[in-house]
Amino acid sequence: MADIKQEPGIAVWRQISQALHQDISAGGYKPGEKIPTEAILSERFGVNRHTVRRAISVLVEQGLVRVEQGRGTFVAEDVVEFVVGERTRFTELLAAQKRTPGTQLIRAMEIPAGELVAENLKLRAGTKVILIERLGEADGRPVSIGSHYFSARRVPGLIAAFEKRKSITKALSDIHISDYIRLSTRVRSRRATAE
Amino acid sequence: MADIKQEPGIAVWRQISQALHQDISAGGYKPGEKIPTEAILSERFGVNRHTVRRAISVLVEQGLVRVEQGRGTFVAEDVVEFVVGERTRFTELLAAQKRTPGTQLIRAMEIPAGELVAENLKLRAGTKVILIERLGEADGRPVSIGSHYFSARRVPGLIAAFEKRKSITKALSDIHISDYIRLSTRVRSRRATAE
DNA sequence: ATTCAATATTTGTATAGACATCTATTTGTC
DNA sequence: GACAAATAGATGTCTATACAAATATTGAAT
Repeated sequence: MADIKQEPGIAVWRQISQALHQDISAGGYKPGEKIPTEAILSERFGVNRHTVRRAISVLVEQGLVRVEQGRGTFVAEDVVEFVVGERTRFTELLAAQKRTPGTQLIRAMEIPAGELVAENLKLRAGTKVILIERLGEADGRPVSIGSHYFSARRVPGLIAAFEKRKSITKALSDIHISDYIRLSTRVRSRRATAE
Repeated sequence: MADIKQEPGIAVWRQISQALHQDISAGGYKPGEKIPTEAILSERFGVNRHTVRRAISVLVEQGLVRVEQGRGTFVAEDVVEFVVGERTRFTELLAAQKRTPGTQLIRAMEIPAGELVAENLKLRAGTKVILIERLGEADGRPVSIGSHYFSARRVPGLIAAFEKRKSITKALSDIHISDYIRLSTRVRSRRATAE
């Protein structure tokens, strides 16, 4: 484990965050595994517990770890196994049949996850999720209304972006959401380019 | 300004964050304008400065405000442009990496339209609609769960396939992936013309 | 052995203080 | 007035302490 120094221009909590990030990426802590407690880490790095918390909060934002009060902090699972019903053999990707549709945002809000939603998204019930209701139309006539639940943790800032854009452009697309996913996982590189 | 209470289950910093969010959204602070300093806010809310900082950090994450060391905290004025710019960039990145998100069908059923659904689809309540629940994933991780209501009458191919057998196989046009790309380009060009 | 209550562990919140870093303003000197 | 230094104002970091809240563990009673 790399030593943490006070001197350089990089804040200590950033260094710790990077160190933990590296440990996780290097496989030191495996997906689903519990990483040391805040107390242990703070002692190991020779810093205050809050400094460790600050560092961990970054990893949470990046979706690298998941914190559960009273239990500990765990490395996020990269591989997710669905539990789909037994008779869902019809599950298959659907062929695209192009129309001339558009989508209209009805509303977007952040709410705690219900039981069904949480189960399907592999989240704990009560976790913040983003609900987006859209109206799909083809040839100017509404044909579908859809409710999408997104894990708030995995698409941070999504709802704010939607609210801001609602007044300007009513059309929006889900491809942007996947962009947000990439954005959250590529925070490091984005920071590099920004600087 | 709403009073901040300690008692309820909502943390104080959340309440402050919401209060500030509301103030900004309501136009109390205009885009680009400087909001009160941490010292003033902490005194005004009767809390410690760190609690205010915690609240503000949320707004920063949401992209609602921008903090500049030594100067102050300002309401974001370039939210739309920034978000769109970031996203278009990542759209290209996404296309380059061919990391198209996939969707999986959870279940599909035909039900009478509820009131809200009927209103949005401009149908009479009770009209048969088709409910499709899908799970969207990116990089193998589930990120969204969506419920789509299709007007049975307006998507004849769908209802035909659905009634032919109980399970949905194909014939459902998953308009999303392909059309979303088109939408994203529309947004992009729109932005270009706007400027 | 099971169950339930008490205890310990672990993360969450809030406070307080000290100093650093960056920016803006004022002051002093020329 | 122009310029530089000193000062003040504002955010950033780190430490320290004390509880609160959620979870896990222990241990005794049945």
